[in-house]
Amino acid sequence: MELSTKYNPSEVEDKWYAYWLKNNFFHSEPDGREPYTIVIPPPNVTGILHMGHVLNNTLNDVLIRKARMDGKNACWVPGTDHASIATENKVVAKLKDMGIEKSSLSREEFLKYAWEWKEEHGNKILLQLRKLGASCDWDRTKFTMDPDMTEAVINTFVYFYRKGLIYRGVRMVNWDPVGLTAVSDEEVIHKDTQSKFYHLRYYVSDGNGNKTDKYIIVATTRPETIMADAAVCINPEDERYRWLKGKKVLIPLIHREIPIIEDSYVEIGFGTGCLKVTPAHDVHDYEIGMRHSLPVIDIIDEHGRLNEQAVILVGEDRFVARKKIQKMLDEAGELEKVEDYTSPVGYSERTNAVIEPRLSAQWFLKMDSLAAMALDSVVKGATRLIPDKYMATYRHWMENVHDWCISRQLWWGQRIPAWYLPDGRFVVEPTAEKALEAARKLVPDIKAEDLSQDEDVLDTWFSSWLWPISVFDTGMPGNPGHKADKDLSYYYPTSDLVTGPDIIFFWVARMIMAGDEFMGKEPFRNVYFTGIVRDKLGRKMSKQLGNSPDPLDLIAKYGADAVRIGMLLCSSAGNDIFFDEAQVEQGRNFCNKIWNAYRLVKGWKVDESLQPSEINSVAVKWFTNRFNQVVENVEDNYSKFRISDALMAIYKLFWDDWCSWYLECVKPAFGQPIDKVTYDATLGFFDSLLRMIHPVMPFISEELWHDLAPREEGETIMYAKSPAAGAYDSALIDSFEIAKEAVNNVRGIRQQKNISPKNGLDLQIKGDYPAVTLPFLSKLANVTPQVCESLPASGSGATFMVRTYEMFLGLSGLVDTAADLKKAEEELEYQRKFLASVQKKLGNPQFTAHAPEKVVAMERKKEADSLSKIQSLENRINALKNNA
RNA sequence: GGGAGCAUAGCUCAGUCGGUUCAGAGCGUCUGCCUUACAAGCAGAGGGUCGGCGGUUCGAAUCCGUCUGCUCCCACCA
Repeated sequence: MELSTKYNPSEVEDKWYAYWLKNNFFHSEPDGREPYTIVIPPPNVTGILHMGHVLNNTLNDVLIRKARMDGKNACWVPGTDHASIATENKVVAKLKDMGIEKSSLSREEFLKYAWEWKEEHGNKILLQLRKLGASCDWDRTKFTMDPDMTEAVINTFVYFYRKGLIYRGVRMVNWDPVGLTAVSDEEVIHKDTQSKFYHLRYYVSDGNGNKTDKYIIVATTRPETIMADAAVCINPEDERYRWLKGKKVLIPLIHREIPIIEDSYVEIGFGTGCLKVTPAHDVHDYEIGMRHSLPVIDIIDEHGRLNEQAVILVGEDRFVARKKIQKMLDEAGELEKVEDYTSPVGYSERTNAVIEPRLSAQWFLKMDSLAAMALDSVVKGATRLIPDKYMATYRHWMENVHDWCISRQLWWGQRIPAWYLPDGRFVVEPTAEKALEAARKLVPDIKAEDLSQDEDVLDTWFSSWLWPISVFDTGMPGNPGHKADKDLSYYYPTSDLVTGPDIIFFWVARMIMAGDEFMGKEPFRNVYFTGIVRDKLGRKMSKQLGNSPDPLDLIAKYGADAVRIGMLLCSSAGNDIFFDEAQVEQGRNFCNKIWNAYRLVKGWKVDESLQPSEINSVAVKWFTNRFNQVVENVEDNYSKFRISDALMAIYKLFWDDWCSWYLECVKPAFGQPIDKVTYDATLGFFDSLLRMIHPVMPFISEELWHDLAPREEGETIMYAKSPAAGAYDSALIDSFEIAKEAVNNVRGIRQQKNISPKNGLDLQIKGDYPAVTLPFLSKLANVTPQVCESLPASGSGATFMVRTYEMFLGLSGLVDTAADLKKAEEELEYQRKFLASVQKKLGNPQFTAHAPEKVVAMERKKEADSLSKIQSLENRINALKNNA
């Protein structure tokens, strides 16, 4: 191996990824082992890799690699989502660039273009994931519009329809009068817009449709919709309008009579307290209308113009009509006043047209029973949400669920399997052939061409909610096509899901519903919610801001392992991620540290005749214990999905314990060999460390693992075992922590007094200091340590304390007595204050009476230690004063 | 407007059951070092009124109330 002082990831990464693929290491088949399954949150097929994907897939890959090394049959199923809205938008935009309008194409022509686009771009993001080291089972790659996946979706629709949970209903949609399509809520941008608040007079009717002299004032921003009014609504508690109850009023200008209704939706304090109810043109009004059985009068056509129903201003654009009607109202004496008003108005993301709420027929799935099951799944703990703070959100969603509108006015997606007869009736069947059969039962002589399939496609989530099932078997139980596939029974339920909390309802909850419904089992045991990746200023990463680095550039610059580390370092569970390239640098530096530690060890010459020195034996003993302790900690963190904590434990173990302490201990003097026993132990440790590192840094660990010892072709660290937690002696480890502190103190004194590390010094330690660490002190601090009954009260040197041990570093001729005296006096003052606080506590009878014995005993020990320290400080100070 | 969450060092975060010399970690900062693995490094140091106020308790970063500031989700008010 080349031993450059810098680790070069680009040379290494492609080599090992190709090796893994060639040996089919990522592929899983059912066998006797325990399965560990993850399904990828399928990225949009049009997507390109962004930092959110990097976060999500790094976590997925860490979990899957860890499980694989734990001996489980790990299977990570990759794939992409057809994302109807996003993809259709992209295809429409591309066609526009080519000079083709979507409206000029037939459905079939458009879909041909869309599939071409998918074939061209659809795999890009999955190829990018490979650069990150993702160990997906690529043989199992799925796409939500694969023919068999589509079949599953269609069958699911038919299944719920037959169960009576899918129905067709009328609903208010966001209508884009320029694009001539409904758009989803996500595609509506609300902007505060300067408009007017029109106060109109609605005269009370005499009962025969004639004006009386009484009127009420209704405030509205949309006077052009008064012709669609179905009622005027007041709050039942509103004293001001008590007299109005049961009366009827006349719509201005057209003088149609409408009832006064009462509904608590109306706020007494807002506007005039009178709300005109226009069910066809406002979402809330529609709901009020439903509650009060009001007629729906639709006066606006698909282009946003008034239609015949409007009676007046027919054919005028809604905004032109607004201006004209203002004048007409004024002339009729029915306009009280006009105020300036700012209110949020929805605009179409695509055409910037003002969205018109419009009623249209949509398909719905009843959610009550499904949501109840899915809530229960989480409440009873069958699926665990991590962190559990998302429990509240989840519960809120499940308890306030609305029926799911599953139809979309798009072409790219699974077309709704409903066929309409000429008479308006319809049949729901999985195929056109079956639809014809079914239709013939209604109309015996009907022909195929008499049937027309519903134009809408299904919401993309209606396919993704099946994902954990359909990737293994596209025929769900209870559905046609179910094969009782061995893959499904082996891999389902999956183990963990890693995803963002923004889709907890859209995706996670619905997958639980589908799992409960079709499998009788939740689709995963744990759901780990990542945060949203933001830049270091806390802004969401977005193309518009240009604040999102291209992950592939980062990988090229720092290496995939470094990018993974950079991502994981700042990703505590459930918190948003503040991404900063500096963290990737830290990851790269860690790679380099590992690389150089390896260079050091591989450069040692071994002398088989050498016996291990005392320091080497001690170091091996200590590191064995320390390693086991950290393994336990890392395992604990993994089990709690505290991945960044697990990484930090590994990082510190390698950098501090291993490099700064262990290797420095056993490192032979320049040109000297090392004994074989210690060398073999060191290589063994390195092997364990690499295996510990592998899930987070797959490439460098594989590279070094192969060089560390002879490996056969086809061997891989991927299938080596995770280091097993072994027994360890906490007291031994702790005594080395004390020794480290002592070493730090000596080094600090050397720096303060400008004494070279090469200058050997005497160190005297008072009390029952653990002798096992003396060689360690000796080598790392370059001192000759000596444990004694009492420290010299005089003599040149520096005293310091490590926990309860007092130490004296001999510094003949190198001491500044005045400075030492000052330091000792400061320390004495601190100790006296500390003692006083402890004694105050102990002097409080309430404390000694109420606090547990253990706590009181601890305080008494603090008191005794402190008294002892004060005594020797006083001795020291006296001695210094006498000398001076 | 409804719901949820957060506030600890310059930054990002741990802090389990209220009690161990508990106020921590990583990064950054400062100081000294190119010491034969690593300057992408080594050694050392400094840094916090645990958002404010009040309460419970022998004891509060931790529990309760309240205020302030921020974030997210839902609805976006005629």
